[in-house]
Amino acid sequence: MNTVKDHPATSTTDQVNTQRILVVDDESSISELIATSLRFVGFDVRTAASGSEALTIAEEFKPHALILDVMLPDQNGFEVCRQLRQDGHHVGVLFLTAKDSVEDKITGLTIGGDDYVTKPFSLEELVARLRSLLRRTGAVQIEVDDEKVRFADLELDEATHEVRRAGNLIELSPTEFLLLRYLMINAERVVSKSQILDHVWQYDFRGDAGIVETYISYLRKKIDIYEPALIHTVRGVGYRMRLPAHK
Amino acid sequence: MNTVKDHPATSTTDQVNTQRILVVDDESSISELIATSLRFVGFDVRTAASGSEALTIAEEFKPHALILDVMLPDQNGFEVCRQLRQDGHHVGVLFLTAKDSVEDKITGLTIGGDDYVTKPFSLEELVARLRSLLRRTGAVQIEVDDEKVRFADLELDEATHEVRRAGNLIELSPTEFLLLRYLMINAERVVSKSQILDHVWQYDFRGDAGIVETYISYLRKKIDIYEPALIHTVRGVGYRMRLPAHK
DNA sequence: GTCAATTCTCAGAAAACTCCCAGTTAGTAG
DNA sequence: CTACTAACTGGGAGTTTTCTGAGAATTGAC
Repeated sequence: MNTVKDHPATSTTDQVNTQRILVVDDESSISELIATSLRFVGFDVRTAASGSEALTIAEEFKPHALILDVMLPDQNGFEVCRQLRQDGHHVGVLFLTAKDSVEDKITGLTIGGDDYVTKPFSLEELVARLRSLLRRTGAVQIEVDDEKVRFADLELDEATHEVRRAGNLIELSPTEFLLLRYLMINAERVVSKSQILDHVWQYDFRGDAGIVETYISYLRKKIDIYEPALIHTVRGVGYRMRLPAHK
Repeated sequence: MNTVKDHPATSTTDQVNTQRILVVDDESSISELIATSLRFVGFDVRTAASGSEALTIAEEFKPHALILDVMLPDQNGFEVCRQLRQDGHHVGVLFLTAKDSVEDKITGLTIGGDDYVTKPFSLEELVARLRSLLRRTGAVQIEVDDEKVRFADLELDEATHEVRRAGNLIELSPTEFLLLRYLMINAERVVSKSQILDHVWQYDFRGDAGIVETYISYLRKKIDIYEPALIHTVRGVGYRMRLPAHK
């Protein structure tokens, strides 16, 4: 199937997105969550539940990147990573680490383009980090424009974390930044509050969807003080970022 | 595409960086750490786990420089170095030596324009030393600008270890120097506390990322007493060196 | 050994952010 | 037009992150 063409979270570079990602986590709920999400945005995904399985699959799957839990039943994530590299696989690795493992006393997580994300994460963040990693490690990527997402006169730069509208710098909090990014990537398309909640907030968020309204309100006060307004409410459905002209 | 161009730990001289480095260490975790890191900043890297293997690989790989552990299973690093030179390889060597082996240093250093780094080292330091060595031994290097890193009215001289802002000399401790260097090389881009920790601190540092905050504070009191402030916090993400909002 | 510089830890204060609540506004069905 | 409901937004409590000073531990020079 080809969910790529018309899918929301698809950026300009994605038509060539047949990048292979290997997700390794022993909790199948987590690896399935990630796999589903990544497949949906056009990646070719395989999952493994242990280090040894990961190595076996990597051998023939030849992934462009790994999402690798640091805590695995057989060996730890670093060991898997080391072995992979030793076998000549120069893939980027995005480590998953539990928040409480004291900011992970393990150093070396961000070497060589690698990165890590702490559990619980938000899917938006995970995908953004993965893309950024693929960009840096130069896997396949046709690399159109750098690390910027644009819509109308809005520009969001992932490398500098700067957001500008019509050239004016806009300060955003972390959540506001993620939310705006999600809306921009899905520009023109209506996204529901629960979709937003699922992608932007951490997967264990147990609060009310009303929080989305609050943050939409924050965003409007920062970016839609300029004309024309870009964030539109679709009553009963959700929100949509778009320019006026359209019907 | 050019992954080098926009990479963090990449300096201006990198577009021509196809320099070959041979890393020799019997601990694969160390040689992989170094290899990954060097590959990422654009070097062509091979690894060897023993002296004899190093000699064999050097024969056909013809490295521009070696990173060579002094303590190897078969023979010691100096012996490897001597044999290499005898075979006509005029490569610079960066020795890795354990902290306490003081006398090693003397012997090693007498052999040429070589240098040494003690374990545990920080990647920032290792790469800086390697670059400096390549510069001195004149390997291929197209070497455009001198040994200075600049940003705004800040100037950091790698050769003299002098730092000036608007011409004023600023005294920095070794760690402060490395941190500032890392921030300057990654100017404009946000770097996370863990990235900083992984690159600036020694690879065996087991402490909290809070140390980075402390050093950022030290740096600010030395370089941002001048206007405008250059070190900016990106809450929830990291730090970023930049000039006040352009446009 | 002592002294000075440096590194690192810790903890309180300040600042920024997240989230919920409740009153208000606005859209829509009948 | 009215009643109903969804969405908006200001206020504020509680939490998290960052900053920074003080001091303990370590290192290096002599």
